[in-house]
Amino acid sequence: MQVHADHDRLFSALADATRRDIVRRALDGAEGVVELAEHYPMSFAAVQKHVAILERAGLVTKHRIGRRKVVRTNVEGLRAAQRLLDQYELLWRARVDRMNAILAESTEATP
Amino acid sequence: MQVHADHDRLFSALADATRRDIVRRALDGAEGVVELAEHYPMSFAAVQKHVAILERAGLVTKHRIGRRKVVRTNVEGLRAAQRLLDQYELLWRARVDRMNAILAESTEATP
DNA sequence: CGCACATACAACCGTATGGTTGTACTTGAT
DNA sequence: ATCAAGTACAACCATACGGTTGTATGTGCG
Repeated sequence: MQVHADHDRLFSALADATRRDIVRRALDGAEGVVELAEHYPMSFAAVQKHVAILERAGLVTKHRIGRRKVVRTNVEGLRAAQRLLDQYELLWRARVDRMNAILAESTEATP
Repeated sequence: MQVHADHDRLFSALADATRRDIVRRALDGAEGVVELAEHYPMSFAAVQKHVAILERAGLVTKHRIGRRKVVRTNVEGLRAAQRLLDQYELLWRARVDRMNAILAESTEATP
């Protein structure tokens, strides 16, 4: 149940172009919230909220540097999303394999 | 701009536990909307809406079989999400490589 | 044909979301 | 000690979202 909520937060955090761009920019881990905000046509507070959402989703972390707080992407968060998608792919492949096995059986039974 | 909207739809479709479960179930591509709906504690119409959202996101397709419409997961849709996440990973690795190169340079300059 | 089943869609409701402005708390520089 | 930069947070507003019920549409069967 809790796992689902984590995944909800993860994907809904990624479901916004501004937030995805913040994730991309924060891969360098060099900008504070003010600097980030300057890239987007919205208020500083709005960007701050986006960062907070990404933080709660485990996609970025904040680190104090001087009087700024630098935003840095947490690659492990991205990997969590990748793993979930990989699981679907694995289930799908397993099903394809099962079907192939069945098909192989039936064709070898009818020469 | 349009690409962003596609990605928005893709990830926000995945940002709901019920919808993720529908994606999982529809990997088998065997159930119609009514059968799907029976698995969840909500009305048929609600499930129908979820399926519509997944369909618009390109994550499932519907196929008429008899008087039912079978819901089937579109694995290519899942892959689109994977590719996007992979791109972030690639950017991140590129940055790590750049940093390693810089570090190697500076250490070989100070024997 | 006529009925029942599977699906589709519209109207509505409460709550979450993305945005705004305004105020308050730290921290570094002067 | 003071002031400004950087950040945090609360209150508010419009719209989107997840859910409901109710009504239509289309398809198979007797």
